[in-house]
Amino acid sequence: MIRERLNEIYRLLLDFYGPQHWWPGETRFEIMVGAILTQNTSWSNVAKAIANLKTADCLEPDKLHVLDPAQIETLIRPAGYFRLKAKRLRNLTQWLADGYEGDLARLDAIDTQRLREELLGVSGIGPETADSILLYALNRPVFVVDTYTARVTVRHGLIEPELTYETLQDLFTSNLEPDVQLFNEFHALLVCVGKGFCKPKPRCTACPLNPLPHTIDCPCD
DNA sequence: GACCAGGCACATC
DNA sequence: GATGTGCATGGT
Repeated sequence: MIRERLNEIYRLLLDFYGPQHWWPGETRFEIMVGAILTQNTSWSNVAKAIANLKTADCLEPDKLHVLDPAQIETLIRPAGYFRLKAKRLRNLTQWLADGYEGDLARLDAIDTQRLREELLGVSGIGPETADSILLYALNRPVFVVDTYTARVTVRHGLIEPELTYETLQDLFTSNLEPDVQLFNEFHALLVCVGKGFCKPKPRCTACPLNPLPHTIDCPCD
């Protein structure tokens, strides 16, 4: 039942929006940096910060790691929480330097579960950021849960509102094939509908998910 | 001017 | 363990 519903949601979203080609980013490190910068922040602001980092030619682990913290703060300022995120980026590059000599290719040899635990051990990297890095930067079959995932699945009655990250993640991973491309596209599409139609104060009249039953607090009813 | 945006850590009870 | 709060810019 859940399985069919998830597939239906995926199909409706894919038909409506088309492939999303996520994650926006040219390199694995750029994706990692973006995953931290986009925490509770709109992507348009993140894009400005990333453009600044590119212009300054420091969008590589070693280059960013030796940069003065104040310089990082200035470059990423448009992304908001810039002092906090400068520290978090520093923690990320410290982890890469300590464990992998700043060489991202070395991460390929590490088991996904161990990588996830290591990422969660970096201060400033929580479940969503870790999973975004695993899926989008490192191509591991890990489903990413975020506010949009929660909003859409709760509205469509797939899960109770009182949910934890793990239970929501399990809803997807236990009902879908562990396929990197599927997880990539599905999450991107959920974000897409999340910021298009399924907003906190949404305009749902043309929402691609309207054919499906809505349950909780949904203006489509 | 209020609200929202692809979270997380930490303090307090 | 649950709940509250600080972090900050930029678009709508």
